Amino acid sequence: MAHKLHRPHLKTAQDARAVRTREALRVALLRLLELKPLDEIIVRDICDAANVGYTTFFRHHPTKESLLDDVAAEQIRQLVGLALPVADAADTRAASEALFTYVDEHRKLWFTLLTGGAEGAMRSEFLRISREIAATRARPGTWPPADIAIILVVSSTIELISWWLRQRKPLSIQQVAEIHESIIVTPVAGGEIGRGKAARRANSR
Amino acid sequence: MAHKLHRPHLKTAQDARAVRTREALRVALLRLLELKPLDEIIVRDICDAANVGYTTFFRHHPTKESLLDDVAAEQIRQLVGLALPVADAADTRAASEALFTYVDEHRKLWFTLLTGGAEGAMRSEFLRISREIAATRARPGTWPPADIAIILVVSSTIELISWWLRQRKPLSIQQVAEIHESIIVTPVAGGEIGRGKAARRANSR
Amino acid sequence: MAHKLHRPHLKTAQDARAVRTREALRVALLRLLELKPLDEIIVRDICDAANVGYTTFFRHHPTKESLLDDVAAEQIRQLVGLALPVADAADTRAASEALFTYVDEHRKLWFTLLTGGAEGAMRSEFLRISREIAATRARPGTWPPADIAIILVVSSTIELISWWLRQRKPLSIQQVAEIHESIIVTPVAGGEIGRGKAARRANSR
Amino acid sequence: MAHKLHRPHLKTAQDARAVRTREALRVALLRLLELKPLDEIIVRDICDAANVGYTTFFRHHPTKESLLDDVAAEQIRQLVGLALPVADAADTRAASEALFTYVDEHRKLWFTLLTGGAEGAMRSEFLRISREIAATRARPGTWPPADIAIILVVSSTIELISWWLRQRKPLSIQQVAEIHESIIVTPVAGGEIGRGKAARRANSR
DNA sequence: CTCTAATCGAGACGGTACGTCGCGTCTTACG
DNA sequence: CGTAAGACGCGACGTACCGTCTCGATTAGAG
Repeated sequence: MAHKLHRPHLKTAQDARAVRTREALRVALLRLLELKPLDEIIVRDICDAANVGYTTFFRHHPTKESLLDDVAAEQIRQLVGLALPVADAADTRAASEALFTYVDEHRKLWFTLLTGGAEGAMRSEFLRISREIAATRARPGTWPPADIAIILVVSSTIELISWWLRQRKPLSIQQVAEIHESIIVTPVAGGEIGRGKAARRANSR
Repeated sequence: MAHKLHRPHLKTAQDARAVRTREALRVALLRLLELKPLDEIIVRDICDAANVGYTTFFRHHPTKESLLDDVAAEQIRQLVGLALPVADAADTRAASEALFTYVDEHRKLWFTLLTGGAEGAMRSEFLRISREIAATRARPGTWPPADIAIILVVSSTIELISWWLRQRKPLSIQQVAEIHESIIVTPVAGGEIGRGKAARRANSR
Repeated sequence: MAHKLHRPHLKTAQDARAVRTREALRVALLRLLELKPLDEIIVRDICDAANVGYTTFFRHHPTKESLLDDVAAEQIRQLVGLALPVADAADTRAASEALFTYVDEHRKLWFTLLTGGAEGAMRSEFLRISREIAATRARPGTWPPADIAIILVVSSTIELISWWLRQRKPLSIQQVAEIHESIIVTPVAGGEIGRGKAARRANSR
Repeated sequence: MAHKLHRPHLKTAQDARAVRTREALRVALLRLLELKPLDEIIVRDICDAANVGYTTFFRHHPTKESLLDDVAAEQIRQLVGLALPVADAADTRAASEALFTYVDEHRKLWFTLLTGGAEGAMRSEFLRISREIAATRARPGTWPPADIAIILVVSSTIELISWWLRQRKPLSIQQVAEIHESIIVTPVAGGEIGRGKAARRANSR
């Protein structure tokens, strides 16, 4: 499983050549993802597009999926940084709007990442990072259980973003944020915060 | 792209041997899915497990994904048949419970399908079928838009089922049904029925 | 070490397709050996020349050297069948002439095999087969020891043939056979047969 | 083909460090040759064994074969210096003994060179040097022709030495020298000197 | 004893060939 | 005479070495 090829050391990360190579690979992958889904992109494509030797690819990433992670992880981390606080922010509506404003500002990138055949990878990376962050603020005994709450919020959020970006005439940021807040966030967060109004509403029926 | 092989597409064949073969393939795939994810299963594996000739596989299915569809489509159709009505049932709680009761009765099968590495394929098949069914009862102008409503309900439902089946000490049917009803169904259906302020605002534009 | 690819069964050897493929590979290798030494021939070359898929090559031979053996073994076996008896034939001169007559009749083939960069492989295959045959008629206690006798006769014979074939104006069969008989065979065989005239000649000095 | 690298070809460099490096490489190669044949030794192996940087290797030798030459050429030249005169020495027996005495004194070295997988390279280097030397003393019209005579003597001598060194219980120097003299040298030199009937016959044509 | 240039190590890189894997097609030998 | 066994072409993969090319760091050995 472990790669036989020389894996770059920490020192390597600073080598100007290696930095250049990695950047070229990232850019190339994003460029290709606009043309076809990830599983139709072959490593050779990426190398050609990046003007990088085939072997060199594997000196940096074991698989093309790994490169995708590299490309996306930082963006995801930023997005999740916005998405998670949403769950416990006082003004959830404002938080949702912040989230979609951010996505809107990187529309091209996120369209590529979420509709370029990389959706599956993005989803799990999203969840992984979300869980990491959530683990730091675990409050046991909440309802619904924290893990399913995260799963539902994250995966629904991804679906919503993905859907929004795919629309020919997309809703305004305010509209989609309202959907997000009222249908995804509040039901979970409301329930989580000691049976908030969402829960009461549910109960009163 | 078009298959050159003489391909009677025996999916429909009534021949006793063909029926036996197809059944063997279905069983074999399910057996293998318990061991490893779909994309680590190779056609040869399935044929060996089914004790069926390699070539024969392609007489029945163009790809292994196609076989998976064959295995799952009917089950999905049944499940969706339970999941969708939930949205417009009067007693949503009872509908949710029916859904999870059904899943519970086919726990093994659904565990395999949703955690056996086939999740991605299942998700899109689910959505496809859901949209098909939903299209027959389209009511334009609803809020949130029908398509995203379906996506959210279906994908969240899948996540919830998948999560539920993965638990070592799963919640009771009642508990998970409550989560489903209160966090997934009601927020969407509630908005749809109640025509809340968000919907009114959307219409007024 | 063992090949993971499906190795052809015994049955395979009879399959018309496999037979055709193997023949094509043999011919292709010989053709290429006329152009360049073995280690400048790449497997892809052979496959292209044989109009055979790259993978298919390995379905028949683990390496190109193995193919060379396959090509040469039969010829070698024939040649050795002539060369070895020479050692114990009564009329060694006639035996030598028979040997070079045979080579002359397959001049092109042997030129390729012995000067086409395959010399090393040929030499060891030669020795291997010679030893095999010689082992069946081992007479212990001979002088010089049988193993070095074989080595000397075989390797000298190869060198002589190789030299002969490389000449622009080669000696006649009779001339080269005389060299073979008088310089290579007689000294060994003469010594071997209880101090024959060669040994006596040597002693008398 | 031409090397782009700044290549001072340090073979001649006097710098103490360069001398040390070259010695380390020589020793390392010989050490490795005792373990595996030359073509299984990779440059990186040699560098590691010599505790020398990979790049540094190429500062001294264009290929590993070149290093082998460096290691062996002088030894070969000495050995050939002994082996060739044998052919025209008056007392051929004494000359043969001198040859094998020399080999015996450098048993380890020659064992490695002739059985360490470098045999092929050694053989051609041997022949090359032998021809060089022989060219200086060419006597046209001899029988058998001088070039094949050299080839046969040299290659047979190598085979004999190689065989001798490989024996668990090697013959005495006298015994192997006798084989050498009676079976390899005399038949060629005898013919050459004696102008036997074969030569006369050849001339008469 | 210092300085300056030769030598070195480390290793990223592009490249070529390798041998493997899995797919889906097509041929053939056998029942 | 149909069918399963499996040979085949294809194309991507990931590895192994090769030989080139920076970079600094060190170390002669000349002044």
